[in-house]
Parts: sequence; C-alpha cells; structure tokens
Amino acid sequence: MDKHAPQTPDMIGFETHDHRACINGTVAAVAERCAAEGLQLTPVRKRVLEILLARHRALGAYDILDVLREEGLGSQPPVAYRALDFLTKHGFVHRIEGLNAFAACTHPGEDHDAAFLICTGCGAVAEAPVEPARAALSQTARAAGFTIARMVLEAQGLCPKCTADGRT
Amino acid sequence: MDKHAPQTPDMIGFETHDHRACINGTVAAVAERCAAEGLQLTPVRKRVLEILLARHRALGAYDILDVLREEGLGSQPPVAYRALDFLTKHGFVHRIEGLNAFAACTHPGEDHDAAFLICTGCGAVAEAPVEPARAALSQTARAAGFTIARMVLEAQGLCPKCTADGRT
DNA sequence: CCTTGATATGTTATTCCATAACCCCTAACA
DNA sequence: TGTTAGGGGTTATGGAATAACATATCAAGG
Repeated sequence: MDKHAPQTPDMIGFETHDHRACINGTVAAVAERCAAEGLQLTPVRKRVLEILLARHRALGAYDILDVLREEGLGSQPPVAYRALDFLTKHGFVHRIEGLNAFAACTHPGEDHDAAFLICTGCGAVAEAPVEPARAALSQTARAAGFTIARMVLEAQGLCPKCTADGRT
Repeated sequence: MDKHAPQTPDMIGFETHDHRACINGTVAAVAERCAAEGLQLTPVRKRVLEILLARHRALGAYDILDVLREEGLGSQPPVAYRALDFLTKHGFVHRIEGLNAFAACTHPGEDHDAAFLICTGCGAVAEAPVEPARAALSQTARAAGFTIARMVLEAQGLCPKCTADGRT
C-alpha cells in the first residue's frame, strides 16, 4: 500500500506544521461549506477526506478503500470512487493524474484547478497556484482558437528535504 | 476502439494540412535521428509511430495493439508498451496522462516536455510549447525549494471547429 | 399515512490500463 | 564459435476504474 515510506507524516508545502489542527480545521471548513451549499458530507465522504488529510500526500483509491474496509465503512471500489467523485467535484480533493491518486486540497474553496509539485524522492505533494501558468498557456491557446476549460499541471522533481538528502 | 468518431482525420494544431507528407516527413526525420544516435527503429516501433501519426490524436495502447494485431506485428500488450516506451523515451511520442493515451510528437527533437490542448469535443490533440508555463511555475517552485525535473501540462477544452459546431 | 422522487450506499462483475517473468532469436563482437 | 545484449513473443497477473443493478434513507406532496 505504501510505496513511499520515507515520507515525513507532518509535511505540507514541504514545511512542517501543526498537523492535528490542520486536519480538524480543514474538515470543519469543508463541513461549513457543505452546510452552506446544501451538500451532504456523509460519514464515508468525511472519512475519506480525513484519511487524505491525515496522510498529506497522494493516495490511490484502493489505498483509501483499504482503510475504509478496516473500519467497516465500505469494501468495494465504487464506495471509494463515489466519495472521491463528490470531493473532487466540489474542490475539496484533487486528482493527481500522473500518479493515479488523490490528495486533499490545502485551501478548499470553490471548484478549482491547481498545480502540483510532486517529490519523486518521498512522495510528498504540494499544491501551488495554477493561474500564472494558465495565463502563459492561454496566449498559445487563444492564438489557436482553443478554449481552455480545465487544466492539469503537475511537476515532478525533488523537494528541499530530498535534495538535501541527496536523493534522485 | 474509437470513442471520438467526429475527429477530422487530417487535423494538426487544429488546422488542416498535407497529411501524407506530414507522416512521411516525420517518419523520415525520426529514422534519421535514430540512425545518427545508434537507436534501432525496428518494424514494430516504426509502425507504432506511423499509426499514431496517421490518426493525429491520442490513442490508447490497446487501440494501437489492435492495429498491430491485424497486421500480424504482435498481439500481446507488452509489444505495444515496449514500442511506446522506446518512442516516448526518445521524445518521438508523448504520453497524455489525462487520457491514459499516447500521441506522436509534432516536432520530434530531443527528449522534451510538452503542453497539450485536448479537445473534449472531437478528441483532437495539439502540442504547444511548455516553456512559458514552466517559467511561471518555476517561480513558485524555487520559492518552496523544489527542483522541477519533469512537467505535465494538459489543458482540456474546445478546439475552434467544435466551438463553431456548438459542442460542449 | 403512503407514495413518489432524489440521493446515497451496497454488491457483483467486468473492462481498461500496465507490467512481471520467462523463453527464444539474432546481431555484434571477442 | 561462444558469448552477450537488445528486441520480441507469450502467459499470467496486478492495479485502476466503472457499468449495472439492488437497497436504503429521507423529504415533499397527495
């Protein structure tokens, strides 16, 4: 299940932080937004969000499903995928195409695109603003008559810690 | 096999062009580069490249395999994947993460990253320079101490033709 | 109260994407 | 001629995702 063991458990944006508060705070924020918009943050959905927040890295749907299964919250793939669909649709979780995995959004707001910095050394994932890059690509797109609806921007490389550790 | 039938067969960069010359020219260029660098452009590898060039859009590995099978060039997945590995490793073909598919490079040079404009209406794929976006994201990455090695940039939206046709 | 509709969940089975592992062939070269 | 490295053929399997159908829950309206 865990292909990136070296990952430090309390890292976000490649810096340590108060992880407990981070989880609770984000869950609370998401719950509030769901209440405000009439969305149902059901037990399974909430738990999937918590699992992703607790790891602070990208997890595959089947990794998440393993946890759900242990807790008796569902044992078949559609359970995990439906929760992930809900969470991604509303911008609480992002899908990382390059990893076939999912990561909790670090600033859950409206449905939005994001850029990701993915460390190939430890598997850490940091979210970054996508707008500058979108603006850059939009120039080309406009010239070609293409209308951009959604953008995937994922950079693989080394985080500060892994660079220091001499990983590749 | 073909989920995007409406695709116009002779489109590149969302503009029509001399398709026959385009295929032959690119294959010749690739063959030349392989000869120069001591790479083996074997029959299977060459055919896979031709198949991708002929469609001018992203194809799944199994779509390609179907064609190879019809032609007696191989019938099992590893045949297609090995050829695709070779072609992508040397920058002759790009992998489109968001589609789990592959597309021939429209300017085969050294191994390079590229940005893609993917039309959700007809499946057409255009390649665009990734450098402006890379520069934009590099700002953020540098600030975080992250070193970018490889970038995936894929924009989904509507090409001019599909926009005109009122597709979504 | 009951029914209807909407939404969420449970479950089985399948499809699609990708690779491991093994064997054989051939070209290049000592 | 023996050896070795790369390419290809094949079987089998693993991992990601969804189709299709059944069940449950709850709110609104008759």
